[in-house]
Amino acid sequence: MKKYLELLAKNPLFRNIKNTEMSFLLKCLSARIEVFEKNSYIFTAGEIISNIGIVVSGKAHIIKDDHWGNRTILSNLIRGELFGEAFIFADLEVSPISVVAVERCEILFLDSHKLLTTCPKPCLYHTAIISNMVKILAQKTLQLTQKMHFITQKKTRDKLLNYLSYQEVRVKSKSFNIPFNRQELADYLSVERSAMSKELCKMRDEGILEFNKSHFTLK
Amino acid sequence: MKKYLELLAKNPLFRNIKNTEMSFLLKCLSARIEVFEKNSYIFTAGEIISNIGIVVSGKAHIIKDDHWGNRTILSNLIRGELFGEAFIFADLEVSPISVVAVERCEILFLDSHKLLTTCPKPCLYHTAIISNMVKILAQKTLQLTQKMHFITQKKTRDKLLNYLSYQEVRVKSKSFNIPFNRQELADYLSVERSAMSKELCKMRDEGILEFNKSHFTLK
DNA sequence: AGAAGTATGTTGCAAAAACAACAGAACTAG
DNA sequence: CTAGTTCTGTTGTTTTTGCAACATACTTCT
Repeated sequence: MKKYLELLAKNPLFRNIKNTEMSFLLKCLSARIEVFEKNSYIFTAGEIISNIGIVVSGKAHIIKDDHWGNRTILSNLIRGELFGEAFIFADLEVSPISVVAVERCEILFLDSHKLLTTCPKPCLYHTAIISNMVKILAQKTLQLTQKMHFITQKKTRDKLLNYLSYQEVRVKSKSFNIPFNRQELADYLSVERSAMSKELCKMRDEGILEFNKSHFTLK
Repeated sequence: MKKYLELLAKNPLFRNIKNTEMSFLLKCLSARIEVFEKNSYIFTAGEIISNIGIVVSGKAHIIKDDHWGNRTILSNLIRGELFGEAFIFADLEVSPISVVAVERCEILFLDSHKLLTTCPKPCLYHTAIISNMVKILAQKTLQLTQKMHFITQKKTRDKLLNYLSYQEVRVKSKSFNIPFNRQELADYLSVERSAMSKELCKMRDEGILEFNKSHFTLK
């Protein structure tokens, strides 16, 4: 666990908690690391939720598959990001979504029950964590609202342009990498891959943008 | 302000706060009521955010209009519901969305700055409110995730069916009212009104459902 | 009650997207 | 290095949606 301490100390969830206290706190929250191979499920929809997860290394997707086998990527989790917290704090029993490892992942799990109930003796960390959680959840809401903005566009081109120009603003550069391959981007924007591919090439031919694999440049 | 105390005391934001303390607390948060007529803007996108709002009476929509005049209804606010809290707690300066009164509304505003900074002397209410806020934000996240599930469906019919069967589950009855008229439902699901109307009638003709105005019955 | 305004349904047409099927490039593992 | 697998782009067809325009029913206001 020690080798993760530095990364965890930087995590927004543990803001205002002294590095020296981290070790104690993690024990208190029954923290444990688990490794997931590429394409394996970290959470499965329908499963009882008893942990909050933090991506320590690797990349994962929060996804929802429907009855007809269509997958929607709700969000992309990178190093340091949390998942499961919304369900825990909204008192949901079973998970409505799944989390899949896109590549080999190390996940830190925190016992949700211990997060929810204060320690026997008044625990300062607990208060700090709740405070941090408010900010994290608020940012997630914004992220979702942002994503909503992409996918409510009626045309594929508009979804793409909205998504890509958001990336441009985010990284403050006309040139950037996106965390998706074509199929994943299509799943994220909920459009059909080949139709999206068509539209991307059309935009390239019109000189609106350039791309190579997952690297894009807007003009 | 007094006549609102009872309603506010029941609000999830003030859970675990004694009724007798409410009056003091509201003063502490610079609470004030404002009335908005039908179709007027309560928040406008781009505006500096300095308050959290609570719908005391009436109905409002959180919306986003794009450059081309297309409106998306992000969510429907009824009596007792909060708005603006995500932006406040994520430290956003200006609002990315607008809030519009669908009918005459009374809105209670709470000073966001006073919510964010603890009172001079350690304030128990503040801690309680933060705790409650975690739950509220978590539930909002779930709501958004739920909505995402509707609009990521590729076909209008699937969006409608997902939306309507969710209502069915929510009210535990095959018969229910929705809080939207046709144009609003179309804006909520981000489809075109007439295409949606067409699809609804087709489904009615196929015997899948019945409707009259905003009252629906699934078969 | 009557007029004006609003909400809903209807139609035809044009545009866009989904779907399916395939080909070549790039990557991976033995 | 090679065979197999995955990723990306391409094409043609079918289905669905958006859009515009209009008819009818329903509301609201005076």
